[in-house]
Amino acid sequence: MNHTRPYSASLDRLRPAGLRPTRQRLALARLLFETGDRHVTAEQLHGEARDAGIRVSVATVYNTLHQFTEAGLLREVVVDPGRAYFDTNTSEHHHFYTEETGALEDIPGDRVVLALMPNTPLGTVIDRVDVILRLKTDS
Amino acid sequence: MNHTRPYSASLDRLRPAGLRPTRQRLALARLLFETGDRHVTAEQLHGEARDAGIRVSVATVYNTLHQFTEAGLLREVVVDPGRAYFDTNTSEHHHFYTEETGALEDIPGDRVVLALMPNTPLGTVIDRVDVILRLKTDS
DNA sequence: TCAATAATTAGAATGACTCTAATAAATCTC
DNA sequence: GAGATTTATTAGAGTCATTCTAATTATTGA
Ligand SMILES: [Mn+2]
Ligand SMILES: [Mn+2]
Ligand SMILES: [Zn+2]
Ligand SMILES: [Zn+2]
Repeated sequence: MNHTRPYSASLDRLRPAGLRPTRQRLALARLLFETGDRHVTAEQLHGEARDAGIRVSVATVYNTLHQFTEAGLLREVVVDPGRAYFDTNTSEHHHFYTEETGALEDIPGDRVVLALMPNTPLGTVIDRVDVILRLKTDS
Repeated sequence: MNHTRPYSASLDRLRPAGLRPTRQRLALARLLFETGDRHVTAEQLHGEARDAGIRVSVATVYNTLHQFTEAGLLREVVVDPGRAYFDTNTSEHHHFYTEETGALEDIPGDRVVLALMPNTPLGTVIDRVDVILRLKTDS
């Protein structure tokens, strides 16, 4: 079914962002958004594309991840110095991160409540609040 | 005064960590700990050492930062993918980070209260809680 | 003082990411 | 739809922070 518009969901994401629906962007969008919420690195996504028979360069994977992030389709999660994770869940939520394994897992926004927000330095305003619960395997 | 033991404070930090008090480690410890709480990158610290006339290699700066971190004298702050910050303030506290400027500033632990800690995944335990308030300059 | 151990070093290597400038694809105009 | 215009993709080189290697040097403790 829906044989004539196999990419329509992805198309509808790209159009409002002013991004031309190229073969590469459509394919990456499907990998990213058609399997529920996920966290990926550029290297992982490039590997998945290759495995799926999609030819796309690393440069394009990086370009696309950044463009999607600017368009609000993705969000970047900073947990490891030296490696960027991209998150398909753009709703307010936080993260568990296990350094040993690299596992990154969501914490729903309503499971963490922050109180007593401090005043921000002069001339600045809060852009985002990141809460990372760093885990270790128990001994 | 105290002319005969100019490095005693730093010495006392290294000894319990089982780190030999070498010229390089003592000098870096002074740069790190004798000017109040601070956040530094390896590159910054290496530059300060050079400016102070201390000859020390980048490799040693990295080694020392990691050894001090393992010894609990420093703590690593992850705010930027691609650059590691080291924090001389090891007490419980959180951070403001302004990506535009790279400014990293402390928030005292008691100014942020976290409630409703979620259950951790099986086999893991919370090692640390990082709260980062990401700032932007206001428009 | 000497042997044993640990630390430092220069420079090469790595890994993630970005840039360049040439090619190709998508869109716009008619 | 053809051609012009704009935007995207690409291979490969370049960058930057960080780590590794293996040779030299310093510290320790007998
Ligand atoms: Mn890492
Ligand atoms: Mn950055
Ligand atoms: Zn997430
Ligand atoms: Zn701090």
